[in-house]
Amino acid sequence: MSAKKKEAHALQKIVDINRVVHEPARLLILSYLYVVESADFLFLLRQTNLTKGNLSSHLMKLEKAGYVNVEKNFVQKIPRTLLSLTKEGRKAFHEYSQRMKKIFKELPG
Amino acid sequence: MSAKKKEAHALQKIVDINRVVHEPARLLILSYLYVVESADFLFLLRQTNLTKGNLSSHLMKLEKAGYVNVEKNFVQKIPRTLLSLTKEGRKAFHEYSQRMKKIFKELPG
DNA sequence: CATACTAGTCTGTAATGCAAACTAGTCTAT
DNA sequence: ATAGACTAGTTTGCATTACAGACTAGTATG
Repeated sequence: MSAKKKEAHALQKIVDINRVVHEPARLLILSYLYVVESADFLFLLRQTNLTKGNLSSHLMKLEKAGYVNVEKNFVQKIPRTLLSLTKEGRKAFHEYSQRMKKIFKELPG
Repeated sequence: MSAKKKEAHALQKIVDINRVVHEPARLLILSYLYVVESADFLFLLRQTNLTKGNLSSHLMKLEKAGYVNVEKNFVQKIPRTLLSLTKEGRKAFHEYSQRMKKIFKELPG
């Protein structure tokens, strides 16, 4: 039961992938935030090539999940939204990344 | 054209992830099919812990994408559905896997 | 003044994932 | 013989999602 059981175990992890992180658009957003620590809406908009509406809704979802901190302020009368990962967001992304690495290491192909 | 433009960051690859493969349930199904080469509906049902309806619809989607071959026959009066990866399915899974490995190698965390 | 730009949010919609209900037939026990 | 349980799936209905375009609100410029 050695090799087969181990394989089955790795694959089973696929089923409880964190879908908040798993969605490509959000994975991209989180990746940027993970690197830069803090970014504004327009930076993410340009980097991700998402539409505003789409980016906005993904950020809202990430905020609701407690992964992203949304901080609104003004820079010389111009509104600015500053995004950053929360501790939970950082943890979730890290765990997702670790899990996926493990899955793909044991996956065929 | 400058060579600078060509430095396609790994993160950019996230945006065109193959969503047919990316969906966890289907990733799981494809993983099993990739290993065993051929499996029946009930085998997949048990291995994946999906509900019948859910498994059925995912298989239909995979079939429609040309990734999975669905072959129905009878084994002593009992209907059986045999699933196997097509060449395209095998290729798609392999490419997805390679791409994800690359992404996660360059990802922080 | 108006036109363009910055910075987003809101709304409508088509697609998706999911499970329960349903279909169709077989096997078993009474 | 027929009720009940099981096999093997498909269909249906629903709630959620992702997405883009329309819209709001304010600023800078000619």
